[in-house]
Amino acid sequence: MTIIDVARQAGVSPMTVSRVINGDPGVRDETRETVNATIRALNYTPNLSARSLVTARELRIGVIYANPSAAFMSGFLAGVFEEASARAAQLILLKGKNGGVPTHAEIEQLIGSGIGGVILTPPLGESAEVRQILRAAGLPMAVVAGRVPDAISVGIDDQRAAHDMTRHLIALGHRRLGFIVGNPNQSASIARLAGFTAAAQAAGAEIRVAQGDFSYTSGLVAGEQLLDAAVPPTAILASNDDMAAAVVSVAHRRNLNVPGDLSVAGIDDSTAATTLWPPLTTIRQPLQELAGEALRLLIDDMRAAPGKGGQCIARVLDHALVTRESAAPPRACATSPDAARAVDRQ
Amino acid sequence: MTIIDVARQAGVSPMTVSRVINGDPGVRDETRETVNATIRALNYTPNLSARSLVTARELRIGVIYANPSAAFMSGFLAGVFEEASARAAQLILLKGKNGGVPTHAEIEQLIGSGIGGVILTPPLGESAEVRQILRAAGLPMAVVAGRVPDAISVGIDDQRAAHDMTRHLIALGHRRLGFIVGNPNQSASIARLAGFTAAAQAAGAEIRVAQGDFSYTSGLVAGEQLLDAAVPPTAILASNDDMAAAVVSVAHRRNLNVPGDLSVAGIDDSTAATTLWPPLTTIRQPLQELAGEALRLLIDDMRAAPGKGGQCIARVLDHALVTRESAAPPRACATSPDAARAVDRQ
DNA sequence: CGAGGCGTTGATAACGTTACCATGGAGGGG
DNA sequence: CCCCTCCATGGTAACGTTATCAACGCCTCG
Repeated sequence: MTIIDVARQAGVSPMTVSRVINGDPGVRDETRETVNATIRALNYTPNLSARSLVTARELRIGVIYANPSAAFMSGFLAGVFEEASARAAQLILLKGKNGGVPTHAEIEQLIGSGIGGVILTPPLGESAEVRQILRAAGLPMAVVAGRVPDAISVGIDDQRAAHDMTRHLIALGHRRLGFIVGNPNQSASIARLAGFTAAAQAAGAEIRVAQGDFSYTSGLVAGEQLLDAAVPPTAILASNDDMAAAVVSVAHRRNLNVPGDLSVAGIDDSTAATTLWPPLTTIRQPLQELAGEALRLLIDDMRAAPGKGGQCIARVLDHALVTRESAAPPRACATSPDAARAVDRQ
Repeated sequence: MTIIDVARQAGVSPMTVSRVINGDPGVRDETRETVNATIRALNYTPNLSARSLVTARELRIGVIYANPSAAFMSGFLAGVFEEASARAAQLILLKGKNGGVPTHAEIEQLIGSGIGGVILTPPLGESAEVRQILRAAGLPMAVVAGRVPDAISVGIDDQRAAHDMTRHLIALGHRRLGFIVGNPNQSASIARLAGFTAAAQAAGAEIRVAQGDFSYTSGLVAGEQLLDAAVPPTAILASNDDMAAAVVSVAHRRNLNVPGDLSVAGIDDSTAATTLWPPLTTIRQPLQELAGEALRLLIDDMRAAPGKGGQCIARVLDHALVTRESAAPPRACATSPDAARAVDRQ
C-alpha cells in the first residue's frame, strides 16, 4: 500500500498525492477530494521512513530527564513519544542516575551521539548549567512545564493556576489558608506562590506559608508545620499533588478528617491525585499536550534553522480546575459558602 | 555522514560496512576491525529511516494500556520507547478512557490503522476478551508483567518474588504475617499469594490474608481489615507498592509506628516506594527491561513470521529484594533477629 | 491575436540502506 | 594440474517518499 497505489487508483500522479497529504495549496479542490477519498478508501498511511529519509538528514532528539515524580514522567513520556512517533523523530533518553542531574560527561556524550536538539523536563530545564552546556553545543532546546528566557518553553500559566485554585477555596468559605511552596529553583514555584498570595490577599484571607521542594517527604514536614499553628488553616494548597498527598497523610495521622476538618488541594492532576483517598481537588496540567507541543516546536525549529541554536518561544496552554473530594466548605459553616462568610465577619 | 563515507575511508565497499554493522559473520576479522575503527573515528550512526525503509515493509506496533499506576506506566513507557527508537518501530498508543479498558470499537480502529503487532500492559494482557479480538485479527501480542498461554509474555517470577520477601520478613523475626492480595483477575496476584503462603507455612508463621485489587484505596480497606484482628500481624506484605503505601497510611492513622510497631513491605519498587515515609522495603521489578524485552521479542516475531499470528514465548527476568526502612525486626525483639526467634519460641 | 503569466500537474532524480546475485581468489581433492 | 567449492567482497537495484524543474492549458493584457 504505497503512494503509487493511491495515485493509480485516483488517476493522478504520485506527486499530486504527496501534495495533498502535505497540504500543499497548489492542488485543485476537486483533485484534492478525489485523492482524499481514495486515501480513505485504501486506508493508506504514508511510510514515515521513506518520508524522513528524503526530508530530514536526521531528526535525532535528546530527552534529558531527572524528574522523580513518576506521575509527571508518565504523562510527559506519553506526550513526547506520541509526537516523536508521528514525526518519525528518533529520541535518545538520558536519565540522571538515581533521580539526580546527569553528569557533565553524560551530557557531553549525548551531544556527541549526534543529536540535533534537546528537550528538558523540570527541574533540569531551569538549570542554567545544563542549558549552558547545550547552548555551547549550539543545540536548540525545549523546556516543558517551566519558563526560561533562552529556549522554547511550554507550560501552563502557573500564577493563574494557583490563583484560580485559591479563589476556589475562598469561594468554598475558607478564610485561613495554608500554602506549601515548591522547589525554589523552579520558576513554577515562584509563580504559584505569587498567584496564591495575590488571590488570598485580594480576599483578605489569613495566610501561612511553608517551604517544600515538590517531594512527598517535604510535604510531610511542611504539612506538620502548617498544622502546628495555634489557629491552623482550614484549607491547604500545595504546589503539587505529591505534597498535597503528604498533607492528607499528615491530617489523617492527626485524626483530622479530610475534607471535614481540613480541605486539601494540589496542582498538576497527576495520578497521585486519584490513587488517594479522598481524591484530590487539583488543577489539571495537560502534561501530555505540553510535552507534545514542546517537541513539535522543537522539531519545527530544527527544520527551519538547523544548527542555528534555536529560537525562543514561550507557549502557554490552558489549565483546568478539577473538583474532587478533598476540598469542601469548612465544617463550622458546612451548609453554604454564604454562611461561612457570615461567620467569618463576626 | 553516510555508510558510503565510512566505506571510502575504510577502503571497502558500502556493502561490507553494512555487513559489519549488522554482525554478518562473513567478514574477515581484519576487515571488520578496520571498519569498526573507521565507524568510531567518524562517529557514524546508521540512518534508521533508510534501513527500515529497505528492510521492513512497515513496523507499526500498537500499545494498549489502561494501567492507572503512573509509576508503572512511566517505567513501561521508557522501556518500550527506548527499544522502539533503537529498532525504528513506530508505536501507536491506545489508552482506555479514564483508566478503563478501551472499547471494542477503539481496538478495531487501532487494528484498522495497519499495525503488525500489539503490546499489552496489565490488566489488559490478562483480558481474554481483548486477546480474542487481537487474535482474530491475526496479530502477534506481547504481554508485560503477566503470563498468558497464547502470546509472548515477559515478567518476573512472581511466586518466587513474594516467597523471597516473605522469607525476608520471617528472617527479621516476624511470625504473624498479613498479606494483601492483588486484583484476582491478574495471574500475578495468584502467583504472589502462592509464594507468600508457601514461605509462611514453611516457617510455621501465622498468616492472615485480605483481598485488594492493586489500588491504593483497596489497600486502605484491606489494611484496616488486617489490623482489626484481635492479635494483629507484626508485618504486612502487600502485593504491590501502592497498597503497601496505603497500609502505611492506615498504620499512621492508628498511631502505629512504621516499622517499630508494624513492618510493611511491597512489591514492584515503583516510585511510590520512595516518595513515601518511611521508604518501602520492596521487590524490584525491572519494568523498563521487561518492557524493552517484550518489544524486542515481539519485533523479532513480527519479522520472522509476518502475519502468522505470533509465537508463544515466556521470558522471566530477575527480581531483587530492596531493603529500605519500612521493615525491621518486631519491637518486642528489636535487638536482633536471633533474639526475636528466641522470644517466639517461648 | 499573440505573448506572457499563473495555476495545476507530471517526470525524474535523489535520500541511505540492504537484498540479491556476481565476481575473484584461495584451497583441496581427484 | 585442473576443476570445483567455499569464502570474502563488490556491484546493482530496489524500498517509498519528496524536491526540483518542466510542461501543459487557460486566462489576461497589451
